[in-house]
Amino acid sequence: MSSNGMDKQLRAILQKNSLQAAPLLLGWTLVRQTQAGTIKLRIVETEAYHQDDPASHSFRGPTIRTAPMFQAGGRLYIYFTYGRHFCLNIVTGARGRGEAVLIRVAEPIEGIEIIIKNRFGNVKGPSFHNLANGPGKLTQALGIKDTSLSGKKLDLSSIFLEPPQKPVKAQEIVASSRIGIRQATEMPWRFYIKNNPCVSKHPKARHLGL
DNA sequence: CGACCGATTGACT
DNA sequence: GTCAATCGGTCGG
Repeated sequence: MSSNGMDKQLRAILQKNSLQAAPLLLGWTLVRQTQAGTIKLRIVETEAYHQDDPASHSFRGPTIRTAPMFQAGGRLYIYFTYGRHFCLNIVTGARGRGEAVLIRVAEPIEGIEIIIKNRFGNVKGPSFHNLANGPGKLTQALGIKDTSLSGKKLDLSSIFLEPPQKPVKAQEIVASSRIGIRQATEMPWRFYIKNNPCVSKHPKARHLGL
């Protein structure tokens, strides 16, 4: 950690545009401290959104809701959708750009009992890979029940990221079209870790890099 | 102010 | 595979 609380390597990633940052955030671990204990989730699937992207909330310029996307990289952007679900993004790029990376899927690393309680009220016994294998499930797993953290900086007091234990190799990363959108559906701006059991949907995909 | 709809999920045919 | 749930954001009148 540097003096301002942000890992140097992470800051370099968050300064990049969302298309570059989205694959680089694979393998990083989301950490949230709750009253019940610490939750850690390793990111295995992301999607990039940006202002020149008709599928992006930032496409038509800033609004009250999307203002965090236009801040400098390193903040959270959380929105409510379909009358039910919250989705978590990491804002990237320079101030004014309107870029963010949607965190779609993560695998539980720590605090599994808390995650299960957040997801299922401590009743059911779901399989491991179902705990955070979708953006709405992921926020539920983290205990996010509102948008009050939207616009906040990645920070120990809310949510922060820990570096990968092992770097994710370029040949392990797959790019595909994004999920659940109706614009720019052909763009390969979704990224996930190949063969990860939490990643369930597999539209036509290709490996990143060479 | 009314109408439309969504970066989803889970239940069901 | 299809589809309802459910409500705030956004935009048009």
